[in-house]
Order: sequence, then structure tokens, then C-alpha cells
Amino acid sequence: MNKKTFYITTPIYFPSGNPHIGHCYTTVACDAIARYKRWQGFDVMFSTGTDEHAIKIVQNAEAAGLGPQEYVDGLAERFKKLWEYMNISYDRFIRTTDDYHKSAVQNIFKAIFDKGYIYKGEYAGKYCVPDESFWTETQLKDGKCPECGREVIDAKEEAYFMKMQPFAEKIEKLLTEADYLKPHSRVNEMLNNFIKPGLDDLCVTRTTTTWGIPVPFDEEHIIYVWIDALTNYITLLGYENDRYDDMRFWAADLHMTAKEIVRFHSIIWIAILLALDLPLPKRLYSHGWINFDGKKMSKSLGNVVDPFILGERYGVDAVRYQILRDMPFSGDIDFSNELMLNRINTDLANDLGNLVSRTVAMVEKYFDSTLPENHGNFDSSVDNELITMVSSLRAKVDELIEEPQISSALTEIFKVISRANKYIDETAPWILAKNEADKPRLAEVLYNLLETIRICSCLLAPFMPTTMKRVWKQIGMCSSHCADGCGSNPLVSYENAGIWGVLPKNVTVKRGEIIFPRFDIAKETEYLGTIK
RNA sequence: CGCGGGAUGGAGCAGUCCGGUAGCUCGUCGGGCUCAUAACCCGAAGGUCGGUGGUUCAAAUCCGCCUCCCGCAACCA
Repeated sequence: MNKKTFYITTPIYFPSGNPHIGHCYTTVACDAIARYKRWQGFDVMFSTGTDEHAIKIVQNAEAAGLGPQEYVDGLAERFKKLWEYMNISYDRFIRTTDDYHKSAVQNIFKAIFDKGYIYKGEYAGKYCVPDESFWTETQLKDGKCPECGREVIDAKEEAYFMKMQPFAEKIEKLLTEADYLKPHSRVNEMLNNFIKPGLDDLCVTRTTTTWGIPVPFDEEHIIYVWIDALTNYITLLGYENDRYDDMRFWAADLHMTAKEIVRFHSIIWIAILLALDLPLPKRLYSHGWINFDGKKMSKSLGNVVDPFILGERYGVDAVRYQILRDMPFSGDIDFSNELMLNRINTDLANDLGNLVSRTVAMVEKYFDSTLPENHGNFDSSVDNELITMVSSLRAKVDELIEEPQISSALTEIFKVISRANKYIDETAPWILAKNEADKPRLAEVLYNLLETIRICSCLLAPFMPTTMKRVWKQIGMCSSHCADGCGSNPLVSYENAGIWGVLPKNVTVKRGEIIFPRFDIAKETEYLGTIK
């Protein structure tokens, strides 16, 4: 009875402000994959959290008139609320200020130190006295502090360093041979920029702050972000702590990140794991960014990107769908209200919602909601084309989820939905309905449509968990006593999504409210423009 | 010469590795249908594939040079 495990992670987010649509992007993608994997039968661990130790946090807290702990408590709550709102099915939420994590990090630091990979050295750099911050030569703006623009001085401090050279070869192998990092184009970036020039030893502590986890045997020094934050992926499974006992999930199957932290996850994190003699994660996927704060975007167009506002007005599932469908494989995307509304209208309202609506309406109108037991046998090439397409859909989606190419997976599903709309025109049920002799054929046509909707909606459920349940009710997959909408309904099983002809021949449909309403793009754009 | 990505009809993208009728979605225009959420289906218009020079029977695709945009370069998803 041991199910195969699947461990998927979001980064732990840096709560320097309120969560926005960009955070949703990564998290919703992970959620869809996690749901899909659970549906396939995997024992899934899906983690997220917040990275709460940084000088910037202290500064932001002060500016808000709060202590750092008080400040991050509030922000962590906001993240949790957003995930609840967005229907994120995470299994574990870790905060780097959690006690179990802090002590585990100290143990990890000491373990690496004891193995001889960490040593005490001297950190030299440009120092901004008022900001109490070190900067590298290249970070400076016109030779001055990039934060405040004031003069910097040469300064040195004692610090702990982690050796990187012992791990360089294995890291390179992971990148070049194990196909760890996706998309592959980023591999060259890592190799050329960091591996080939030779990895520098990594500074792993600071003394410029007290907000953080102290080095256990030298408390003046605070453990810097690397060993503090990246290790969340194992501490939340119980590594070096008693809070959890789930290391069976390690190594991670998929670390999902945005592109700017690829280096941390493909080099530094791997070095830490190697130092600890732990197995390496299987895949790192880095996606592009949603741009909304760039010059082109928000201000001139007045784009609203508060996920709560968007979800409230257009529906959480619609927002989830749009960001996943338009998620770029590697590049960035400019988010705009028009883009989002257009996507929702064409795909969800016109194609999918309307398909459900017209199909159910016809069953109701022509057969008083219940199809007859006998449809007759029709060997139609139009039918065969549709049925072939639908029957092979699950395999295609499986493959794309594996990559993971979520946008392409959704595209494939919607190709089938479009084909079904075309099928209605080709078979013209309203003409069949005029002749009593064509009733068996009409029943078969409508049944084929219901089956198409069944399979598509099941495959879409990980992406849009709430609304697909409403589809199931309408097409007769759910009897009235099925309270929560089919959670345990065998008809929605993964197995059945790969089989044609699962709905009973004499299925009874039930018309309901419009599932995805259309929006007036001009009006909505104007409305959203007034909010900010 | 720091590294990398990009420039394709009005918008967003695919195609470039392995040269050979320039494709998809949205938008626009015309037609069809009437089951449906003014939705659906069909058709059309619209591109000298950033510029320039070269290789070739043939270049969006290969090679040289140039212009512009973006990302990374020790904590922005």
C-alpha cells in the first residue's frame, strides 16, 4: 500500500510587502501540479512558506512602527489568507522563524562546519555606514550605495565561508547530464557565469544584524540567507528536528521557482545538499515573470494586479486559469487586464462554458433531460475523430504536466473543447431533432458531447477545482445527494479520464447557472482603472 | 569584447538545431447557423520574418557585421 511519493515546492517567499499576482503565478502552478499528482495516485507533499530573516525586514518593520517578529507575523498571515483564497492545497507552510526550523538550521550549520566545509574568514567589500550594509563592487550605483545613494567605504568583517570547489564538478554534472534545470537554456547561463569561471567560496554569515539565526557556537554571527532559507525544503520534512518525520519525501521531485533565483537553487542549494550527503532534487523549473510594474505597464494602463480584487470580480478559477494558460515557458509576459479578460471570455465563457450550456440545454429540450437507453450504432467518421481525440487527451496532458508545461497542457485540452463545438455544427442536432427517426442519432451525438465534457472537465479540475464541480453537476455526473460535488465520485477518477463511454447511456442532466460569465472588456478595464 | 534571451501581418506567440509553399491564438471584415453565455461554425484581408552583406538553385532558418529591447551579475515570484 506504499504509494509513490511526489514532493513539490514553491520558494519560501520574501515577505517584504503584500503578496501579489506574481506570487500567485508560482504557487498556483504548483497547486495545479500537486492536485494532478494526487489525482494520479501519488502521495504528495506540497510545501510553501515565507523567508523572514533579512535586514530589509527589520527596516520595513521599523518603517511600519513594528518589531520584526510582529511585522512578519502579519505578512505571513496575509500570504496564508491569499493561498486559502486562491484554493491552494499546500500541505505544509514553513516560516523561517519557526522554532523547529531555527534549531534545525543551527544543527545543519554545525554539521557542515564539522565536516570542514565551513571556515572562518574575512569578508571585504564596500560598506554603507548609515545602512549598515555591505555591497559588492558591481552592485554599486555610480560608486555609491544602491539603496540610499550615499558614499561607501572599504570595510572588512569576520565571517564564515563555505567552500564551493569540492562540489563544483558534481554540480556541473547535475546541470549538464541529469537534466535537472528546466528550461535548458538557463543551463548555459549557470555554466558560463559561475561554474566555468570557478566558484568562489560562499559567505554564509553576517554580523550587521541580530535578526536571524545565530551560529550556534559563535553567536555574534548570524546565519545568512543560504543555509537559513534554502534548507526549508528539508527542515519541513523533519531533517535535524523532531517536529516532523517525513524525510521519505526527499529528494524533491520539483522545485518551482521564478528565474531570478535559479542560481541559488541550481548551485548553492546543491552544494549544501552535497555537503550534507543528501540525495539531490530531481528537477528545478524556472518560469518567467509577469511584468506589471514596468514602464509599459501598470501606471499608464492602470492595471490592477491585486489577486483578491481580480478573484472577487472574475472568479478565482478564472484567474487561476488565465495565469497558468498565459504562463510563458521561459520568457516574461506583460500582464494586462485586457489580456486576462480576453482569455477568460474566449476560452472559458465562449468555448468551454458555452459548450456545456448548449449541450445541456439540448439534452433538456430534446429528451426532457434524460437520454434514452438505446442510442443505436453509428459508425461516423466525425464521431471517430472526436472520440479519438478525447481518448488520447489524458496521455498528452500527463506528459505535459511532467515537463512541466502547464500552458501547453491547457492548450491541448482546449483544442478538444473547440473540436467539440465544431462537432455540434457538423452534426446539427437541431435538424436531427425535427425528425423522430433521427432521435437515436441525436441521442448519440449529445452523449458524445457529454463524454467529451466529462473528460475535459476532469482534466481541468486540478487547474479549476471549484468550477469543474459545477460542470459535473450539470452533465449528470453528480446525483443530488452528492453534497460536496463529487470528491469521492468514481466517475471523476484518474482512470476514468482515460476511458471513453463511462457516463451511463441514460444519463440525466441538470441545467444550472452560467459557469463562466462573459465580461464587457471595455467596461471592466475602465472599472479596474478606477481602483488604483 | 562579462553571460544569456529576444526582435515574425494590429496585439501576443510558434517555426530557426536538421535551409525548400510563413503557422497559431486574439482582433478586423464577410458569410453560415439558430442548440447556446450577441456565444458557435466557415471564409477573407493583413507580414520584403529588426537592418545590412555573404553562402546557396533556394535563407525567417546557415555565416559576418550593425541597431534596438530585456534578464542575470550574493536575498524582487
